[in-house]
Amino acid sequence: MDAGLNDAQKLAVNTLAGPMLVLAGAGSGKTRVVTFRIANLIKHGTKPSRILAVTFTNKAAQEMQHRVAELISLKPDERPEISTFHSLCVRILRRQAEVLGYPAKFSILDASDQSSICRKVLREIRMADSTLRPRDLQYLISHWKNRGIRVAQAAHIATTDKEHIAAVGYRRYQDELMRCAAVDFDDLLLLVDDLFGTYPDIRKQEASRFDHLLVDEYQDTNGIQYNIVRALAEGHRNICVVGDDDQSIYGFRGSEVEHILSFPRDWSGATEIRLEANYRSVGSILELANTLIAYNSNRFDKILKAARPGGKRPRIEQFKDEESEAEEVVKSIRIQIARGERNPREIAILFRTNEQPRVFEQELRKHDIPYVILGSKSFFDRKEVKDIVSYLRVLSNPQDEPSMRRIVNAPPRGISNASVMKLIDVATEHGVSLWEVMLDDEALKILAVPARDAVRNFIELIRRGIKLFEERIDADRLQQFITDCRYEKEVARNSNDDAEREMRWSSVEEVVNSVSSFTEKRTSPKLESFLEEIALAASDMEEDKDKQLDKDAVALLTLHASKGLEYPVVYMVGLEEGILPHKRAVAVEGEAVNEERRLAYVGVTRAQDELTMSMALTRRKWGRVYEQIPSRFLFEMIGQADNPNAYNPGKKVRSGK
DNA sequence: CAAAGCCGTTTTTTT
DNA sequence: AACGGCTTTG
Repeated sequence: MDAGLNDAQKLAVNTLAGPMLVLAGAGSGKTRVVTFRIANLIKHGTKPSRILAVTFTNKAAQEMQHRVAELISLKPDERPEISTFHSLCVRILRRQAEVLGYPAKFSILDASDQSSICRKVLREIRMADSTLRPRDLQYLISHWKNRGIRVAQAAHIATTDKEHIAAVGYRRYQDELMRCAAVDFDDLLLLVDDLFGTYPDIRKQEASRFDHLLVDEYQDTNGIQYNIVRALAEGHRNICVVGDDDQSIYGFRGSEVEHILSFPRDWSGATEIRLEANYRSVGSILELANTLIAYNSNRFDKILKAARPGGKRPRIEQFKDEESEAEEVVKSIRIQIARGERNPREIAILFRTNEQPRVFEQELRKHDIPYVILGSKSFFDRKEVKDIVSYLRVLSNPQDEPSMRRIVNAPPRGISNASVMKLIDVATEHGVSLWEVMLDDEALKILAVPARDAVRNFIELIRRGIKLFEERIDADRLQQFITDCRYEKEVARNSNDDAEREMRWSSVEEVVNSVSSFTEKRTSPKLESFLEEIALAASDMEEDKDKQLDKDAVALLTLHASKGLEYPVVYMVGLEEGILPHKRAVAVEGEAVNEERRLAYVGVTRAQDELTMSMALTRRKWGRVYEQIPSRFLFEMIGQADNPNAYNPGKKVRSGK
């Protein structure tokens, strides 16, 4: 089972009982170790279904599923449970919905729904001269939730005026969610934490489903996830966490490196294993990475050793503006492809923010180089897609007000925004949903007669839809419903010409396609599970994304999205102060900049053979030109910056033992 | 009630 | 520069 593994890896794969911390450096074969370990557990008699492996992304979960299945043959009904924190929690919530007193059908809100609720909340509690913006409120609520701060505690914690108003807003926000029978992303975890805290039997019941727990990317756990992990594992103590403190890059959503750093204290007698051999990058690239990360102090002191010493020296390039940066990078890519040295799929362009890929995209398109933008949710950002999904969400849960508002008059059917607002006011006042007010003939009297009739017709439309999807969802039914809605009118209304109309209509067709691929996967395709999949795995729904990857294309992705991936040739672009490190991180200094450094580290360690880092001396933003200076990380990497840790590595650095 | 036009905001990263 | 919300106009 452990053929081809090094000693540290063998130990990680073969020590099967008790708590274990695997500190897996970048490119150390972590995924292999994890999958071998799962396979090994099964081989030694653990029933697959008694193993729970938790990952952070759906992609990672799928990959793990796949690779375990390659290692060991499994009966279809006897598979280890490998899922993300969020789908794990949704499953727990569905099982325990009764206890929670939650409606069986709740909507999972996305970020834009959240911001529209925040906007509404702020309008209602608008205080004189408050500078709190909807986005601030949304951010603060999420910030609190990620740190386990509930409504009641928020008021105590608040210190500034803004925070006090936000605490009031938080309460109203939760009321709104209740009224809409909805939860947001953070709630999924928070509710499970509540559930375990309030009902110890349920915690035991859920924990007893498994004998082994594995957590991947443990450095990214936030406080709530940490609680959940503990709650599930404290009985059997067979907990294996795998991670790299140097790759902790999700501080903004509450992840704390502390969790992985304190694992040996949290779980006494934990086996600690370090995987420091790097099989991914050549020595020259790894040297840069090691030099860079040594500037961080709060970390396990480990140094990656290259299994492939030597290698081409990484390049650092300066360009006059972001356009020539894109031109030159693409030119260099073009040459390598033209010479047959590289296939497009071997090349990746990494960037910090989502506005950066624009120029590169244009340039790649200009030269007919195939490319994929990974991790962008653009498909679900398209208006048509959002509309159709909103219709489906309303059919599943008519209380879902954000979705209802989106589609109630798309296409125009005589229910004006003013009318909707009137109804929402009534609904809010009585603490009921918009849908319930619509159903109330008495309440409808505040509307003019034509609007009243329009609402009644709309109700009939929704009722027909609910009936249609009651039993299952499939492409035919969706098509039928779209026709019933006369959605083609909406598409036509938003299009200036035939070409645009066809473009927009093809988005609608893509939703239908994704439904049909969903029905193929499931034995009983329920509308609710379809919506759940969309909410939790938005990016996976794009079947064509995998297809495009197969299609052999240059990958464009953010540094965050690049974690866990590797490419022979990597271009890291926009290495400028203000971008990487991002200016908002620089503004607060300290740990925020350290996190940016880890982000740069993640980028560098994605490269297998060749790495090019580039920057632009000027950059245009909102139509204005700004001077840029090279990122401090560039200076650090090439040894042109003072490194307090380099001279005295033992001082603040924790040794793992 | 619907369409057109104006104003103000936005951009850090994501499940 | 681009989008969404709000106001005005038809």
